[in-house]
Amino acid sequence: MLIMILLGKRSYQFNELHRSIESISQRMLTRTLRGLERDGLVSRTVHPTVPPTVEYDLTPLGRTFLGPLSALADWAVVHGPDIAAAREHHDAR
Amino acid sequence: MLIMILLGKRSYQFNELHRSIESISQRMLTRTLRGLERDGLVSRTVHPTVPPTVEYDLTPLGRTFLGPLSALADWAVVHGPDIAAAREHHDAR
DNA sequence: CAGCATCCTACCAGATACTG
DNA sequence: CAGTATCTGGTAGGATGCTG
Repeated sequence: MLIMILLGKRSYQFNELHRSIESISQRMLTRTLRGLERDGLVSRTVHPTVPPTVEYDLTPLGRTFLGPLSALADWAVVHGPDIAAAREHHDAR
Repeated sequence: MLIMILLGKRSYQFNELHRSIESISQRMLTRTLRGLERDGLVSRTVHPTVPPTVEYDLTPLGRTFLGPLSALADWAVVHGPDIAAAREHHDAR
């Protein structure tokens, strides 16, 4: 989700993404990007420069997913605290 | 998601849910329901009858999640085939 | 810069059997 | 009916080191 949301704003390079999402390991970032690419949601463009740069973008299909995604993200922003509260209340008993 | 969508329509009992979602094991159904309950999205009401019946419902908070959820489900219905196609196209090469 | 290869472990979830 | 208990194989993902 974070990757998709970032790419929804602009293109990113690999390490740029990695820096923007510190909590993800390199391995998982690669795997996730490959999965998204495989599913046709993200495009991966290699620029044959030295050193090489790789540009990640949302595909048109990927962009259609931004709607449902922000519906989810907005919900999380509003109701996330409620869930945290429910959990604590549950733990307490 | 399937559980939430079903409970969005009406109350269910445990085995009723299990029958409605054949692909889930009893263990996972229990675990998932406990998680949803813990997060305050689903309520679990035990009716002290013999044999006991347990009623599952969405909480008010759970109901607020139906919007984002159907946004996702609708997207999947429309674009699911696109993803399948992207995968095959990817596998082919 | 943008990864891949390898090793290792903790957790996940299925199968199966049992219970108030 | 509505679960719990136990065992177990499989895998997800972190850590680390290497490469064109």
